[in-house]
Amino acid sequence: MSGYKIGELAERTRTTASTIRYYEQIGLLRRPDRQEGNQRRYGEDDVARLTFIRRGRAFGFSIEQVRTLASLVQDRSRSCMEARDIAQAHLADVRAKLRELKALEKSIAVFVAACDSECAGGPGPDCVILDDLSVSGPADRSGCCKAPSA
Amino acid sequence: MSGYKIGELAERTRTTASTIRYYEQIGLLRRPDRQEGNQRRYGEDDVARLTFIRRGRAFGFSIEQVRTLASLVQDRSRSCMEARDIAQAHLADVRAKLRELKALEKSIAVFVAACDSECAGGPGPDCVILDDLSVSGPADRSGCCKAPSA
DNA sequence: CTTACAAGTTGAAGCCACTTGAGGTTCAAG
DNA sequence: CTTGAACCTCAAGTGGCTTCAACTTGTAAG
Repeated sequence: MSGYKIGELAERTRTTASTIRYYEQIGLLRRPDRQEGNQRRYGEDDVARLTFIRRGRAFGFSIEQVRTLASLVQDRSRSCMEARDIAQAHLADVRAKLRELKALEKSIAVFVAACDSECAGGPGPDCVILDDLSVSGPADRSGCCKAPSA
Repeated sequence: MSGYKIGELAERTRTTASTIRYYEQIGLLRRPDRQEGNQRRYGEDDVARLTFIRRGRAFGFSIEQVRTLASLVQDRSRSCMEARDIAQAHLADVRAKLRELKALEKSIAVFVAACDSECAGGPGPDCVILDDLSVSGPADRSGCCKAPSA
């Protein structure tokens, strides 16, 4: 009678029933009580734990990192500074990815802009932009979609 | 006698022999000629194609996107604008990820800073920061590592 | 020539974090 | 009572490789 069904828990934590069953399978969530008809029933503590887990995942922590963080929540005596260390290590990763992604965005934007400006006249048969991806040196975009001179 | 061995090709394109065999298996790279002893031998065109592929992957394009881009290189008659479209769609994805990642970085930085400033006195048994991850509302960090008042 | 060892070969399995599918049971509304 | 949504289990699929096991080939030193 009481408690949330798996779909309700999923809705409350913005995830899916499948994911919840998966977390149970890998031991990240406890096995809940079952109703008469064998359906899982969850309580408020499950909502809290799963919210914690999803929050951590949304923060980009791996399942194992989340597992550690969650265990720190249980064992309060040594939690805060350890959590800080995990988070800080993760922050370094995130910042590295951020730098990479910024460089990537710039490169692609340049690529698109080159296509727009230099190939705007129509699809030439000698577009050099794609060639740039095949060679190792810095790009030389002069001559993209060049007139059939050669 | 002539041509690169798989390890040499790997080195030149900054990848691994395993990855090269994998690309061959999924049909992204052609099956190369074999030497007497059954070892693969590659030429300059293979270096160029694999460089293209790795470049595209480093740009965050999926294998299938790279496959399409590579086929556009072959069929020059309609390449440039199609490549532009793929790149532009991808650019939108990258920018979305970039926004997400920026928000993420800020969140974690705030988390770490809160740990530093509010838990600096030592690991209190009632740290509230970890609780923040378990509830759905906005964080209230007053009382982190609070004195054993209650 | 032998010995050793690096680098190559194959096919299959493992990784992460889920998602999807098949095939069945249970629940709640009309 | 019937319908259809939501639940159940177990297995396999996803992407993009990496790793493993067990073997063969190539190469340099002694």
